[in-house]
Amino acid sequence: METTATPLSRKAQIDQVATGLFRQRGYAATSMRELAAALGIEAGSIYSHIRSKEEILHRVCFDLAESFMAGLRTAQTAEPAASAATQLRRAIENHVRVLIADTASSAVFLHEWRHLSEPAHTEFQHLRQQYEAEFRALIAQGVQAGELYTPDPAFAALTLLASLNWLPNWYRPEGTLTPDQIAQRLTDQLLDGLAY
Amino acid sequence: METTATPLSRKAQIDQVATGLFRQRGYAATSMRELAAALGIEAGSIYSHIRSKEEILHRVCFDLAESFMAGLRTAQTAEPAASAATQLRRAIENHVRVLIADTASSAVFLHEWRHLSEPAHTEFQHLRQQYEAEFRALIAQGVQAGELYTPDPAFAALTLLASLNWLPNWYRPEGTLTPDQIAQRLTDQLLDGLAY
DNA sequence: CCTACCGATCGGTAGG
DNA sequence: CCTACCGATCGGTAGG
Repeated sequence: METTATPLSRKAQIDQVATGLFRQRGYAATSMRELAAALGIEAGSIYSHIRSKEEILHRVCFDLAESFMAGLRTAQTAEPAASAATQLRRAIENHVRVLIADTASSAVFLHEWRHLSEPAHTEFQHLRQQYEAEFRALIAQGVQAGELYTPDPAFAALTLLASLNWLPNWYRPEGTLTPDQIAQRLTDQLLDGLAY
Repeated sequence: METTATPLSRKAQIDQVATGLFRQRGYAATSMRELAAALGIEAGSIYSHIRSKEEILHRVCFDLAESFMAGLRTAQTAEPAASAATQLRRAIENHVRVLIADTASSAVFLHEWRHLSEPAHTEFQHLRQQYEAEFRALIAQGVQAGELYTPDPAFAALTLLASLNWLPNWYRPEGTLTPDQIAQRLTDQLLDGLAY
């Protein structure tokens, strides 16, 4: 997200406020009248800027999917000679960075996508599966190279991503840890474990 | 008022079907008319057995909270002389066992509790915090005893529970792993890490 | 961006 | 357990 000199467009403002409500109360339980009230306008006025409630959800989900995908590609191509374990670390760092950059959008991305109607619902699931497959592949490569150990890379990838994706639930920007330090701790714990 | 012979079975059936719908579509997006259709009756008829939609959610959430709590107490008292690391393993095994016993209820417990109204909403959060605190304490004890290592037991507990709680999203009863084998793998991965 | 309103659907109830 | 219905609220639109 780059910072622009101009203020948020009305549409972007609607997206932002809606994302906060979707996160807090859930997509289905958030009414357009609540959203309008939070924006200080009447419900009907929203539709000058957007076509439907689901359009907002669609934009949030797919914009964030693109951020995750783009970051992962960068992580994989920035150091093509790096070991699989290192590339996995980079992928984790990227994932954490995207989550932290906008925890509200991340929470909606993670939990509210199922309210997308077809064909977006299926398309989103495909993107998600692709992303998981990349993590799985990195872990499998690490195992083959003797850098990682797990009896089941698919299982390991799911567990790893679940740990990372819990971050929007506890992260507070006031905390003392930087995003990179958080990524470091998560990586250390997941790769090295808790056992002494 | 009435003392029928088997009111509980119909009520339990409503709970079960509702839980499946709440899991699949979300609490807010599930209508009582959908639930009625899934039960093969009319919407109004449901209210002979329950008082409100939220009553179902309340029962699912608090029944499962009790299962988790009871299992944790067992895990802690069954082997009082065991090391903290062993007690943590037992607690993980119990958690996995409760999740697997009813993945639909677990998913609702994990994701739909926020739709509880007060005071249940606050009460539920307290129970959840208690449960997390027990895991945190077990990890902290393990660290003090030199059995575990982590720079932040609270952080470690959150990450660990997040990994475990992803299970309802991927677990399939047709799989070849038994609940105890799944618990074993999760414990191994989380305690020993992925690194060789 | 507002007023005024649409048809559809919501959770829930009365009476049988 | 059904029929018939309640008031409230939903997402969205027309016209200005």
